[in-house]
Amino acid sequence: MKISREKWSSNFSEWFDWVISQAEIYDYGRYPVKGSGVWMPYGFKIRQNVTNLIRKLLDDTGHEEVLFPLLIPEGLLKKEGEHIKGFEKEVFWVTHGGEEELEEKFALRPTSEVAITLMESLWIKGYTQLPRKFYQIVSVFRYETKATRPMIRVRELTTFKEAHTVHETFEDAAKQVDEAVEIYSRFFDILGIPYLISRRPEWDKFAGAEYTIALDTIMPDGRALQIGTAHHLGQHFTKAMDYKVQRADGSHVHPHQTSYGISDRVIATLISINGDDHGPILPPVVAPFEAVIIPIPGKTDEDTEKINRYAGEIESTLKTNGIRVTLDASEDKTPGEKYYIWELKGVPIRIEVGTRELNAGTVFLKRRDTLEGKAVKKDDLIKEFRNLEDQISADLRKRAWEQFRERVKRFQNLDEAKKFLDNRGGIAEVPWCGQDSCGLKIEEEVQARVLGAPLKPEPSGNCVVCGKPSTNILRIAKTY
RNA sequence: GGGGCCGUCGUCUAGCUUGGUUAGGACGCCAGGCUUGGGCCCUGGUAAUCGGGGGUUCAAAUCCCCUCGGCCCCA
Repeated sequence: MKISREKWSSNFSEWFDWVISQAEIYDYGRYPVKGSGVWMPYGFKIRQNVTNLIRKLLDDTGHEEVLFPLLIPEGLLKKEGEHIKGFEKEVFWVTHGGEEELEEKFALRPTSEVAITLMESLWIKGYTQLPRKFYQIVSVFRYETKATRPMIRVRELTTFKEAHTVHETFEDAAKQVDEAVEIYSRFFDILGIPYLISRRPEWDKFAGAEYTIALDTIMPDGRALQIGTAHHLGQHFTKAMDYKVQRADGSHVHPHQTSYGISDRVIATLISINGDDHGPILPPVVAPFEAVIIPIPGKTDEDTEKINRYAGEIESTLKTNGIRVTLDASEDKTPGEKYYIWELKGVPIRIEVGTRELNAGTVFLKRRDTLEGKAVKKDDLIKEFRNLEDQISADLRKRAWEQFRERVKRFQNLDEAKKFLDNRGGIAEVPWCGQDSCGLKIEEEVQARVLGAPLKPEPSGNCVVCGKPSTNILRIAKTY
C-alpha cells in the first residue's frame, strides 16, 4: 500500500492547515490576536527537539546562551539608522504603563542587534576577550501588514534562535559568517531538509549589514522559503553606538559583528517536506515518539490481555534502550483508527503486536513512509529498530533532496524562467552579469523574488537582461 | 499597497438571495452496548444570545454601516 501525495502536492496550503490542527501541533487562527499561534503539547515536543538540536550545535561551537529583555527603548533601537529604517514599519510599540503614557516608548524586539551591542560594549573591552559568541532562543515581534500564515508568516516569531558575535577584524567576522552557514547546513542535513545557499542581493540584505547569506528551501507548492540567514554586520552597529575595543598595539577600534538566525519556519518545513496524504512523516531525530505500539486485540478477553501484557514488555524494552515510544492501548478505538491518527501525527515507525506476533515471539515493524512492514524476533528488536530508523532517515533525506533538485532549474532566457516560475516549478537559475540594475529588472520582468547568487560564482552564458557575459547565476523564485 | 471570498454548537457546515422555523445536520465529546490485522455499527445525551458594535424594522443569522479576525489572488 503506497500513500498518495495528491493533496499534499496540489493543495499544499490546505494540507498544511489540516495537519497542524488535526495532528494537534499548532492551533492557529482561533486565539484572538492576528498572526499568533499556540504551540500545542505535541507540537511543543517537536519544537523542543528542534531547539535542543540547535542548542547542541551552537554550544559545541563555542556559543553561549543568554537571555535579553523583550523591551528595547526607542532611543536605543533608533541608534543605527539603516537598521531602524529597515524595520520601522514592523515594530510593535509599548506606549503605556497602566493609565500613564510612557515618557519613552518601548519596542517589542524585532531582533536584538542593538540591545546586545549595548551590553557587549560594557562586557568586552579588549581584544583578548574576542571573539565572543552569544545566542538566545526567544520570541521576536514583527507587525506584518501582509497576509499572515500559520508558522510561516506570523507577528510573534516564537522560536527565534538568534546568534550574535563580536570580532576584532572584518576577516574574523567573515569567517564567523562562514561558520554560521556551516552550522546551519549541518542542522538542516540532520533534519533532512534540502536547501540552497545564496548571497542575498544588495537590495535585499539585512538592514544594517555588509552582506547577508541565506538558506532557502522549496515548499511542496513550489514556493521558496527562507529558513536561515547569516549577516556580516561590519562596524555598522559598533560605530553607531561608538563602541570600541582596545587592540594589542593599544589603539582603539570599532569591533566587527555578525548575527544569524532561524525561526519557527524550520518546523513548518520539517512537517511539510516529507508529507503525504495521510500527514507528515517526522524524521526520527525530532519525532516526539519514534514509534507507536498498537496492540491488536485477540479473539477472547484472555488473549487480549496476554497481547496487552506483551505490548507492555515491548514498550519497556524500547524505553530501557532510550527510544521514545508510546503504547496506544485505548480500548475505545479500533486498530485501524489508531493507524490513521498516528500516521497523521507523523510517527515514523509503527509497531503492531497481535495474536500472530505473540505466538511467534515477534513484533511487526511498519514504516510510516512506505508502509512496508516486517516481522522481527523480539530478541533482535533493538538492533532491527535502530537499523530501520537509520534506513528511514536516509531514505527521507534522499527523497527530499531528489525532489528538491528536480525543482531547481537553469534557464538561458527569462521567458522560459518566467513560465517555470508561474507554474510554481521551484527555483530558477539564470546567467547574470553581476549588476544590481539587471537583477532588479529580472524581479520586475518575471514577477518573482531574486534569492541571490551562489557563493562560488557559476558563470554560464550571457546575462539574461543586458546580454553581457555572465559573472554568476542569479536564483529567482516565488516566495512566501 | 490593490482586489476578491468568508465568519452560525468544540470542529465542518445548512439556513441569508425573498426578514417571521423550536436555528437543522454531520463529526467530536459524554454514558452504554457491539466490535477490533486500515477511520465498523447501534441507542441515548451534550452543545450555537449566529465574530463584535451600531442602524433599519412590529420583527434581523438574514438588509445597511463600522469594526475585529481568517483565507485566496495580484503588486
